[in-house]
Amino acid sequence: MTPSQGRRRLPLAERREEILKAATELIAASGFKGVTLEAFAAACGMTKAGLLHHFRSREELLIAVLERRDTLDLASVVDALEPAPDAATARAVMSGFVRRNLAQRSLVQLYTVLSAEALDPAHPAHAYFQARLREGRAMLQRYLLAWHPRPGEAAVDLLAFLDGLQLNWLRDAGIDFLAQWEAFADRFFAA
Amino acid sequence: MTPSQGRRRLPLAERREEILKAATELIAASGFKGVTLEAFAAACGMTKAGLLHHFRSREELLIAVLERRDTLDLASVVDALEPAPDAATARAVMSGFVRRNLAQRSLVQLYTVLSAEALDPAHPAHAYFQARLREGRAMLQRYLLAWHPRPGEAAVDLLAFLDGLQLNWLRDAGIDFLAQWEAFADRFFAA
DNA sequence: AGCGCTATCTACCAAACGGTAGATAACCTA
DNA sequence: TAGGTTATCTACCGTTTGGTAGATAGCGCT
Repeated sequence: MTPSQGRRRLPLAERREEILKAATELIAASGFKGVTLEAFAAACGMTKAGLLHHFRSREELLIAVLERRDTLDLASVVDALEPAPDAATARAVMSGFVRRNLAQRSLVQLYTVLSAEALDPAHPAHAYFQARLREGRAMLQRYLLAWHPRPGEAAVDLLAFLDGLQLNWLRDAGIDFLAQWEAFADRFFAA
Repeated sequence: MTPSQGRRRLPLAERREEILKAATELIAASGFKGVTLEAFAAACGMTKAGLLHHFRSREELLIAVLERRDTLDLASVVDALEPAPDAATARAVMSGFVRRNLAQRSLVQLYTVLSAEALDPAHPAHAYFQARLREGRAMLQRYLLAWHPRPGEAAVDLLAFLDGLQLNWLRDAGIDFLAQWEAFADRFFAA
């Protein structure tokens, strides 16, 4: 166990945040199954045992990572949604969403990798993702209800395209995410 | 190691096929990282050592699974591509592709789960997927070149939508994959 | 300065992992 | 029916894994 010398002691909240940030990066790169407790710990310059003082198990760490991303990400959207939105504002909100994702590649990859991994019903985050994505679609559908002729199908369309574009962008960084999105949105929000 | 009694002996090719089929199902359900050698073996009623007689390592098994899917899947498309196709035949080929995927959920899930897992450069199938998907896009682009104003962007669009739709369909089987595809294709092939 | 709290470490464990070596038994052929 | 081939098994090894127990050291408070 490496950090024999130079013990770094941090206040609880600070260390927790550091761990979660590092864990997010690692999971994004290699999936949850692909990262060991020791790897999580080493990324913060500490040992397994040290990490387990903050999170009682590896699985509890995963859940904390997901909850953190939720609070970070969802909060910034919800407030813009309060007045029943028309097509133009709906598009603006979605574009903002896309732009923010573009700047946070590792978070996008975290969600992509993890949500694919969690297709397995035995995965610790399976239920989380099932609920999360269902809510997401319902919320989007409410957006579209006011003006789109087929809000149900349209919601699936839009989310499918975004998910797929994200996936392909992660595979090939040469793809111009923003341009592809805007072109799609031109068609989508013209209906 | 369970199967102490009732040893089942099969000819080489037959057993190989049985193993690959079972491994495909397992990887589709839990990803490659999520399945152990013993689990692969147990699914065919044999032991680790028995399986390793056919595939020298766990990683070699993964590669064999991917190659098998390629030969099974690609062969049926390539022959329809020979005469430079117009929009209508291109759409027909893609629709056939979608229909076949619909009937083979586990293969779709195999590719989805595995290609997300393989975003990690350290994954044994990383190079495979990178090459495979690049080729796929190039091939599609050749299809579109004859009639579409922006074949490059259109190819990304189409593949992103299909990937994303697959992903969402795997998450929620209630989605009508075929209907969503046809609606998208109506718009796409009208351009 | 000294005391207490607790964040962190060292050392360890049992289970699970991928893989190897050598024994055993099922099938084919003569 | 005997013998050889080889698909499969039993038994084992070294490593890695998630997690625990108890020692140690950094910080805040008086």
